[in-house]
Amino acid sequence: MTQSTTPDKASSPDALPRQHRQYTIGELARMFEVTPRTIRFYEQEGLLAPRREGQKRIYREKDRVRLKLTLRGKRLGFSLAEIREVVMMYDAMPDGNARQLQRLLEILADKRANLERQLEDIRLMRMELDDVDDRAREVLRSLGH
Amino acid sequence: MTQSTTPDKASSPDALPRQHRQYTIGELARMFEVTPRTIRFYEQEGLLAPRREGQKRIYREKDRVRLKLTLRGKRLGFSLAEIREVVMMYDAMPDGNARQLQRLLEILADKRANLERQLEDIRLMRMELDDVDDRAREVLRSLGH
DNA sequence: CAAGCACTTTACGTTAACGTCAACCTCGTC
DNA sequence: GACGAGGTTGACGTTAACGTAAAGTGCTTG
Repeated sequence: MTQSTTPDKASSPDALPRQHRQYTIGELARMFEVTPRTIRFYEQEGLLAPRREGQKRIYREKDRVRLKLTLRGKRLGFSLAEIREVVMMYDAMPDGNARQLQRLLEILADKRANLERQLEDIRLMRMELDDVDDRAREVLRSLGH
Repeated sequence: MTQSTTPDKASSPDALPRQHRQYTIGELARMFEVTPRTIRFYEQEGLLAPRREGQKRIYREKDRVRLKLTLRGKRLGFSLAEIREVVMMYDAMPDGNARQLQRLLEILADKRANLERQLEDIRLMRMELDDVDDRAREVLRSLGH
């Protein structure tokens, strides 16, 4: 989590219909402000599976969405393994057996519990930030001006 | 983030007045379900500064609160360095000069922006979990109950 | 007093998530 | 045909956040 207050460089990841576009690794990298290395790494970890055109990787809508979800998961502190767990099961769903699906439901419940906890954490953290903020301003004011 | 749906073992970190208690490293560790090693590591990283009684570390209320805040920060994906940044500046506040305080305010704003972003991420993530959940149940049903 | 338990320091090991080369293709173009 | 801008595969390096094992200290308890 080294993201500073960066507003939004590069051609923002979500824009218009976007239809059936294809992307090179560099394009995707700029869109999401990550390095190509990162994207290749995610592929190696089983989170992406772009098609090839000769040697080059060709990314399509599906891949872009996956990358987006992956990065969102990361911002929420999920590990790549956890993210893959959901993403892969999601793909395996259509022909999944009952046990697999039950397992998926469990995982989902777990993630959701996690999110709820984070919401509470955010609430508390906010209050503390407010508190510190108040004190800091107070001291500043008492410092003349 | 390997926390499962663990309800709350050990003597929960927050209970009553708690007044002026002191804690050993082991007690604190059980309270928050971390290892003593973790607590020592946080100290080494400048996040805690317990007093000593001979060789042993003695933790007081202040330390317990700090540990609590630290772990909360971690659950939100902050690095120990980021957490220290705020915690230490908070302590240096009373006699802080204007520049330091301004810097602190900036950092706070940054963290807050981060939290807001996470709120949005959680919202989106929730929707997606709901979606996957729905589909899974659908498939399950179509599998002959 | 030996045993056990909780604590201590020191130091090396481990895992995740990339960064950083090096060495190589493959275009379009000057 | 040299060249620069992208792309590719290794393979090794790095950082954060601990884990783990070794070896020692100090109390209290049978």
